[in-house]
Amino acid sequence: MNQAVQGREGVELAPNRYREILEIAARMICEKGYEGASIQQIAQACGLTKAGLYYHIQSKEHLLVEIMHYGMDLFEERVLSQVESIPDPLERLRTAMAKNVLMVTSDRTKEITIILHEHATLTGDELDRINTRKKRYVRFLERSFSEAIATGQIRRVDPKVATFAFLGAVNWIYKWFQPDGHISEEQLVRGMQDVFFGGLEPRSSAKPEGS
Amino acid sequence: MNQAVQGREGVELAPNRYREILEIAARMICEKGYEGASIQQIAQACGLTKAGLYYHIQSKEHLLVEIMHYGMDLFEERVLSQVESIPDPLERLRTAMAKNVLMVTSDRTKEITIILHEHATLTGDELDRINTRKKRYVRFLERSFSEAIATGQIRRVDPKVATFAFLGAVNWIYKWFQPDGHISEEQLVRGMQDVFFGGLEPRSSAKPEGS
DNA sequence: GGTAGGCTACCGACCGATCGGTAGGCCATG
DNA sequence: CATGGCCTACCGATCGGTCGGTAGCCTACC
Repeated sequence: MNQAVQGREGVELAPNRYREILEIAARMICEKGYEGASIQQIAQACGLTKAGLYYHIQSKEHLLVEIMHYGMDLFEERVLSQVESIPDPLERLRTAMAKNVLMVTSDRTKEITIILHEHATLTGDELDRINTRKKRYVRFLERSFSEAIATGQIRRVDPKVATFAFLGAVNWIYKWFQPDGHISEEQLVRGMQDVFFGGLEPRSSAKPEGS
Repeated sequence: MNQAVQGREGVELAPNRYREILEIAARMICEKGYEGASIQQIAQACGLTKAGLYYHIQSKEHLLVEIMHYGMDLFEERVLSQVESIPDPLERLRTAMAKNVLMVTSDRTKEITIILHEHATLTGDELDRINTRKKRYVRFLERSFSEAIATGQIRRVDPKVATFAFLGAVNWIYKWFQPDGHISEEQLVRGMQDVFFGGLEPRSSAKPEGS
């Protein structure tokens, strides 16, 4: 059960196999939900029997845990760490939104969809651990909103509510977005930034928004 | 199997029993998810055996269908029909947001949470039917945004993106809101309206920042 | 260089429990 | 005595998980 991945850094094949299993399992769980996807089906999709799959994983629950942490790894690598150091708070928020949107729309990251959808599936310590990682991002957004208010770049709004409005607008995308639909990824990124940060009230100072 | 509810409008007792079952089943499915809540557990929560429950329902899937349609009934009654006739498009949207938020936060409406969470559980015709009802609301919002743009009350934004940002900000609430948490329902309603419709950019018309 | 030992990656068979669903009977009320 | 509302008892299928066993490969030792 995943001892190979604990090995030295020279080893490459075994961890790849494990990651491949995580990827396939993520696809299944993403399609059918955690409870809806059976170990049987996941094993079959991996080209294994149930017993063969259990050589690699501890339990179904732990499989979900690993998928979620892998998803959080990806998110922190591609979003959080990319924007944390941006000095300007508003630009930081706008960039975070762009990268966050792409994380949800890009169909390569099923793990993100699982994290978003299965928010109440885990329990106890494992749930706490995932939530702790999520909260890091939430607090990052809250701090950035507070900063942007302090610099006068945005209006005085409740940073907590603004954060959850931001997260809702962006994360909800997984529920309705279709990669081959009427709205493209780029269009969505620009549109979301425009609606959220551009505001809805008409500008008194005429500023041509059209492009 | 639910013949009673098909009866004439005069009958009252049987439909009440049926609605009670829907309510209890909704609570269970809301807590454990559709796949996670078994017919056994739902029956027990109703004070029935499994066979006893099956006297009232057709199947587990049809039970979910009925819960969702009941939820849509509630939503259309308490939100859509309440705001549709508001002449001013911006006020219409603000009121829709307020009522929509309360629909999600009010813990009485587990059916709404189920509709939001189990967006991909149903398949085929039943999914289509639910989605058709959902789309009525989506199109209502789109039209209202378009109208508000036409009247010049809000900036020229993409009505589709604005609609999904609205829906995301509001519907995402079910994932994080705690009725006894730091944020009250009223605070959330005002905060969301403020962030979404008040905009984030500072007003050029000098408005004192401190308060 | 043959072979013994050990290790990785896997399988078939099986476990008890539970799944959604049903057949047929029982009992109270009208 | 008929029906509504519910029960006991059961169905086949599947659930998550484990068992002993083994094919193939690598390494060590004689």
